[in-house]
Amino acid sequence: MTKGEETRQFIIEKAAPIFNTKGIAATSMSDIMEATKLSKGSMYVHFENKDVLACAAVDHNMKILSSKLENALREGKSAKEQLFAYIDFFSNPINPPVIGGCPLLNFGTEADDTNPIVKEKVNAAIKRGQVLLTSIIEKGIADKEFDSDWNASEFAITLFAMLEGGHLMSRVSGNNDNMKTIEKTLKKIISEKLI
Amino acid sequence: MTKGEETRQFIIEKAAPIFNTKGIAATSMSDIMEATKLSKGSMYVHFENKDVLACAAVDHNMKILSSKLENALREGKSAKEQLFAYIDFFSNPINPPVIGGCPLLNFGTEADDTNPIVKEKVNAAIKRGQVLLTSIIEKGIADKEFDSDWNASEFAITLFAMLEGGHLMSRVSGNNDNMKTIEKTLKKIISEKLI
DNA sequence: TTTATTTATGACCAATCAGTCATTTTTATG
DNA sequence: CATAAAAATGACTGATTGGTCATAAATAAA
Repeated sequence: MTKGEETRQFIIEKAAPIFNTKGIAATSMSDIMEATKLSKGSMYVHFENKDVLACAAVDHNMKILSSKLENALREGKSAKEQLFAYIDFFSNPINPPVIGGCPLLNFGTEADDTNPIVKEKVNAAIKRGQVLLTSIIEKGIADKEFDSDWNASEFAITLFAMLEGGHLMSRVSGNNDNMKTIEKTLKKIISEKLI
Repeated sequence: MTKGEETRQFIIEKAAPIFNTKGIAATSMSDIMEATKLSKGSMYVHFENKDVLACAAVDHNMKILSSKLENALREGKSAKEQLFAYIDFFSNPINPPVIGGCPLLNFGTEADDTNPIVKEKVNAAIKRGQVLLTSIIEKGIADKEFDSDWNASEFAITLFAMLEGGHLMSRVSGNNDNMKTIEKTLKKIISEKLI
């Protein structure tokens, strides 16, 4: 990695949690300058404008999320264990795996009718999450672990929606109570599908 | 209503959809000036600063949401019909009842770690929604319409989370497909609780 | 070590931001 | 109708915004 690539990466890592916490519009280049202790000119050596930096920060936040998630899923041996690990991974919105909370929720709601590029990034990430969840469930069905009548992709949608909705509720209320209920409900549904 | 009160209300009504679409941070006073065709000085006669106007706009968006929802619920006679009406009300995020999409989702995610006042407004609105949903379900149980084993408040949390999560998914994907699945799933769960 | 290239700096720019205020216009009241 | 109060105006302020650029320092290759 050249010096330039190193600095660019360093800026992204410092900027990502700020964008995810404050939002893209509310984050200024001077916020990033302060966090990196770099000069303004240096920022623009590595990013042609704020949008490019914001996009890189969005990507970085989602990458952190997915890599931490992958790590958590690696613990689960059976499909059931993997689904439970997936739920557990999202079960603490007050102390979330990515600083600022779920980037899909944060950037998705900010970008949906203002920033088509970020919107599409979030859309693609959600779709990847759906594919992953569906494949876990289908593997469980193939392994005779789950009821073969279970509609994998429909439950993948339900599970994701519940976790995101629960994330919102917990973040706004300042505690994980609602998320705990979501967690319990999801795990009960999954357990009922066990053969 | 005095002239002043009229103008104040007029500003709120013009500002509300802009704040709900662009977000609080990304909305400028000049955006509101343009929408109202009023001068800057006039804005500050009625609102001491942007935060006060933003709060009034948040309140207005949530009031529109709840009043339209109440209207939709009035159609439902039984508890089951009311729950279905509640779900139907939120089932079209691409063409939502409030311009800009669900204000609870929009303002909740923006405010959760930046604006404690708005955060608390959203929290209170969600709690009111939970109380309403729970009371509908409990009435259904009391009327021997639903299984008495049904945990009303837990399902109220699940339903709300699924609708908000589905809202996000549909807004970001640009179509209502995921929301349709959520709708179907929720209605199936409710139907299974019918006696 | 020399030299060309990359990276970093911070002063500077125009535009925009939220907010103020003296002045004028409109409204309401006696 | 007269007059006091409320409302509306728009020029103005100082701070901040995203972004530029000549210059200097650091790096990398010869």
